[in-house]
Amino acid sequence: MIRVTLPDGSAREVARGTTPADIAAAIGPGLAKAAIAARVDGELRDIMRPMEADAELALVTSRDETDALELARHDFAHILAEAVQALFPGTQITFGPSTDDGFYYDVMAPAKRGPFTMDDLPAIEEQMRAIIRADKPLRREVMARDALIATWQNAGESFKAEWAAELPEGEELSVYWSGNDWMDMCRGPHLASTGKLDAAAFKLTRVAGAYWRGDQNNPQLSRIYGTGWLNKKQLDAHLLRLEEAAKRDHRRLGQDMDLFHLQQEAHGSVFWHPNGYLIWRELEGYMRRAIDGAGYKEVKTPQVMDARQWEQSGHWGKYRANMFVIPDEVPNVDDEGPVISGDADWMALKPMNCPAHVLIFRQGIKSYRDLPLRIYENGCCHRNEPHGALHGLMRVRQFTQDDAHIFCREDQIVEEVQAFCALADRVYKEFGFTYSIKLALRPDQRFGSDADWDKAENELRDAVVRAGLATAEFGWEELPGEGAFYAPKLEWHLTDAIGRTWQVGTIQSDRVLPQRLDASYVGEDGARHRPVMLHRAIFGSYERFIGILIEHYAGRFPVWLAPVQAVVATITSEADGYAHDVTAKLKAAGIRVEADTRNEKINYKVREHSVAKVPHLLVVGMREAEEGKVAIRSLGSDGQRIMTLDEAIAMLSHEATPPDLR
RNA sequence: GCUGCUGUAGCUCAGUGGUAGAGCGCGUCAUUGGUAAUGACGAGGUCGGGAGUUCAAUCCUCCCCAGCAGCACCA
Repeated sequence: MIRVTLPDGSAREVARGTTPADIAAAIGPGLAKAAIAARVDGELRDIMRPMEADAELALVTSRDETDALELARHDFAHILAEAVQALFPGTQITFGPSTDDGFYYDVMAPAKRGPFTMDDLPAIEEQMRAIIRADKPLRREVMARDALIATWQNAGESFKAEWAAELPEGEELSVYWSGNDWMDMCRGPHLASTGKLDAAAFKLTRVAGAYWRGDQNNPQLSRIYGTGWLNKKQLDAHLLRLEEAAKRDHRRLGQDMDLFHLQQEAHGSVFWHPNGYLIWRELEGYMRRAIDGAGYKEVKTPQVMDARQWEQSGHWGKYRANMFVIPDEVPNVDDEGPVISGDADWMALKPMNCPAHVLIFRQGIKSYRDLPLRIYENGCCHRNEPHGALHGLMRVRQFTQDDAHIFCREDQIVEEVQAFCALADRVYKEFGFTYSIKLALRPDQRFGSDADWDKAENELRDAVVRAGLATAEFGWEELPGEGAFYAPKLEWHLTDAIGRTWQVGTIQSDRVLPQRLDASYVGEDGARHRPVMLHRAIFGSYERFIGILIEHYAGRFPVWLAPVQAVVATITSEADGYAHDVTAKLKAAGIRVEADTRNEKINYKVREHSVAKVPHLLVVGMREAEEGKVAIRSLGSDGQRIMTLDEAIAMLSHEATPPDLR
């Protein structure tokens, strides 16, 4: 007999080999029906898996949504693989986990067939539904490793065989049978049968290439993605959320609102239109005030530097493939012969600002009294990114960072990092973001000694602990292997208005570059010392941050950032004169305002400026003209407010004031 | 860079082996209207680029470029 303790503290003596399903049935028929899995000593298990020892048991039902979704998605993934193999014999399976909103499975299509495409998805979905309707039992079986490898080899499943062969020798591995005709190697757990899934609660969404084991050098598989839920209602709600997110897409809004465009002649670089650049200018002004107030000095450094400079910094060796290089010579102007000789010295567009800032630091002799020296630049950088990586404003080839480097003594690091935490906190809150902070630790390939890495990681950790931000509430987490090659990184991950996260801000504590570029200062003792260099950014890049803001606000910018803050719209042409007076007065008060005196009905104007997301529409007809008033209709509300022109100016001026100046 | 898909008017898209169409937008005219689309008329495209097949290519084939979805990458 074994002793099973239930969550309410009660205990039962049952025979060894009893399943959680048996216990659920013993408790009551309702629970027996509702239970889909079990937590045995905290571990999620199959409901049909016999219990072998004393344990704490909690039965899992669909009301335990996190567990239930995880189980359902994992099962959907298996059923997807089974369906693909049923429809396309010769397909090899590899593996398929659950994801945040569903599942995927990586498969290798039969050689003669070629990769799967979207056109294959409807048939696969139908086959999956058939498997669910068949209510096939999902049965766990333990196999010896060698027997399993042989099974995979006999079945022509070379990927599975490779995987199994790398698991520890002699280990017993679990497989799951779907009915008696399909099997996959899996740690589990699974639902008791395929019929426990809702056949209407999933949808295959796309198919794409993915490398076997995530390695570019390996064969590329077909990854079939699906979204999976507990019922159709949840699925529909999810699909609706996707639609809503698509409506916020910064690429679509950027076009609709005439903010910027991209075109193939300069792919990966942004053409900012007047409306978009107004947002940029506001952000630039905001950031300048912030860094001026925090004791930074702004600089501007060269766009092109000699390749030798990049060799010395280490970037030439490691990142040359992503740098734009330029021959330092006059192009051939003869009609014959190549434009470039090929034996000129190389220069490169700067991919980052750090070395240039070190060169500024190195001018003259620095004393410990000069530290911390905080050098800021709106630094325009170019990186030749892999073409498949480019994405709207989010990943571009030319971008401008709000980049600064703080040169300081070792004993100033924690204080500087803490001050940066405070600055970043203020900025993100003023834009309405919440955030979490993560610490990215040393990567496998890195410069610098382990002792320096220990120090650097501890300093960053310390600073966040002292700032009181290293708590679960702030999403504190350490990410092994994610740091840069020269320094660990603190990363700020913003959460936007619809719950998505974006990594933007960072601060990195670097002892490598000051050494490679020979930066030093004279200490109190009269000797030369190496400063530590803190690399830091809050927006990350203006391009990407504006892209995030567009999606965060869904294009409805707060007034201070809105390209057009107000439109004065006339009802009849008789009010044109008054409308121009109002517009002039608002302009004089610093409001970005336009007059709309076109020969259109007011309905048309209201609709057009609402669609354009103008925060305030000032409607004027003869009534307003005679009384010296305006009727204000604000974006997002249906009603109008009648007020005097002076009141309107006061209100708009207040709203148009950046948050740091209020 | 890899896999798949896509590229037709300013935008969103339809369409065909015999050199093209809609809606919105744009222009002109009429209309002067009170809070999410007034009506009529009109202009606008060598169908991403190049080569090939064909009597004939926007449509078929090949190459290139860009975009999209993922993967890989992201100092």
